Amino acid sequence: MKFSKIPSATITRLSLYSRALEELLQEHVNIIASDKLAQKCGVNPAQVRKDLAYFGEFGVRGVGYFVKELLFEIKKILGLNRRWRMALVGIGNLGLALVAHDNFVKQGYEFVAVFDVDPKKVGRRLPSGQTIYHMDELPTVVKDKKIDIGVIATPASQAQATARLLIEAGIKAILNFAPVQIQMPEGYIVENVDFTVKLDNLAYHLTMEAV
Amino acid sequence: MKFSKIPSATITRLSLYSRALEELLQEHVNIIASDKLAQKCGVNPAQVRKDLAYFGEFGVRGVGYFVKELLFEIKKILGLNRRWRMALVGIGNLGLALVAHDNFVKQGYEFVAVFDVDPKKVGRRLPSGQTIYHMDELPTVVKDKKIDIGVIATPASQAQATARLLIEAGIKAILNFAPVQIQMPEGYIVENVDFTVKLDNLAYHLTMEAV
DNA sequence: AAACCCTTGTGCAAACAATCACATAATAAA
DNA sequence: TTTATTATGTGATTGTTTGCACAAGGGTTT
Repeated sequence: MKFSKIPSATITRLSLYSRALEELLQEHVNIIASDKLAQKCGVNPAQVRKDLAYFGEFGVRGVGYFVKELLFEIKKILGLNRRWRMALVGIGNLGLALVAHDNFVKQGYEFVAVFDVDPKKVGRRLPSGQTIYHMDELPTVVKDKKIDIGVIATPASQAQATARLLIEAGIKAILNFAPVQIQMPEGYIVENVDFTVKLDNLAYHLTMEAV
Repeated sequence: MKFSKIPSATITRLSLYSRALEELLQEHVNIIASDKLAQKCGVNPAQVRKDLAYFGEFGVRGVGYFVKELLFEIKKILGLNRRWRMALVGIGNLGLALVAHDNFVKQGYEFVAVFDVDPKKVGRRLPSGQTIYHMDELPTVVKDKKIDIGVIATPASQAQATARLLIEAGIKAILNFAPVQIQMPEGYIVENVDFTVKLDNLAYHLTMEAV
């Protein structure tokens, strides 16, 4: 792409803007100012404008941004103008909750394959439609089904091995729910969803507060 | 506590260090150098030392850090040397997965009350032992059970109202799983666990990569 | 007790990120 | 057509975070 040095925090905020705009669209709001959008997302108005300025001039001076148009542009930037095919590894409580989560589909993400090692689970059909494959089938299934993103919901102890499998099968991006830091080779990305780290943050602040 | 400005990223990393040290302790490793610890957590060695230096001198020059001792100190800093009482609001797929998640308990976090609005769910007993209360009971139950942390797993549309309820009941810290930005009054904290934002990050990077 | 490791703790510089403040441009009113 | 009004886009500024490089100091060996 053109100028590659976009702050990663900007990307995260674009995602928030996109969500806020989606909401505004529902409410039939046509035009929004950086002010209002910023407030909705809990950031500074100048930040909104600067974030957007990295990618172009989407607003009209003296007016604001056209909700529909801006949403379209942001989605294009983030790559949300297409569907993303995901594989889930690990059908525990969390895994089940994830495949059942309808928010993903709404956003263009769908689980097209799910894997586990438990023989009691393999072969079963989930309410959401997917049949559970054994991990051994991962390499071929991932290739056949053209998976874009791997989602790890295994126990921590198996997360790194799972990541390696996914990568060897050609997957470039991983969403990791296991509470470990996964080592990735150059050029591959992992994003961690880490409940306990967030809780620890809360615990820390509560502890400070009290002193 | 000393009011020196601790970067919030430092707190997040302390949480990672704590987890890594816990693992090392299991493996009966007694001493660890900032080098190794950094590698395990995917950060710079100087960063580890600097993070720790905010809170004291825990290492021995020429040697490293005593795993057990450092873990103890970090846990004390984060406030993990006690139990934290949590309330969960919203018993959907995700909520169920969260109460069943044994990692929380291991870390000292426990769900001592769960709430929902669905009359079909209220009164039922969960496998993990909690009885589901109706939301109307939230104010009194939260006070009676001395809840420290509120966890929101409701649909996005109800998240803000839920947060307000929790705050009015005296809760200072919220972990939010709903995909909205929750507005909090001064002095209260919210941490967001946001799957789709993370996925959007992956989608963005995959999209860039391809160009 | 001196010389030699080794790894911590930290001053400083560089990179990165957020915010301010205003010139700029579009629209509407006079 | 001119003026007033409004909100964007952005250069300048301030603030924060990271990483380097090395002095400081504990441990070990001779």
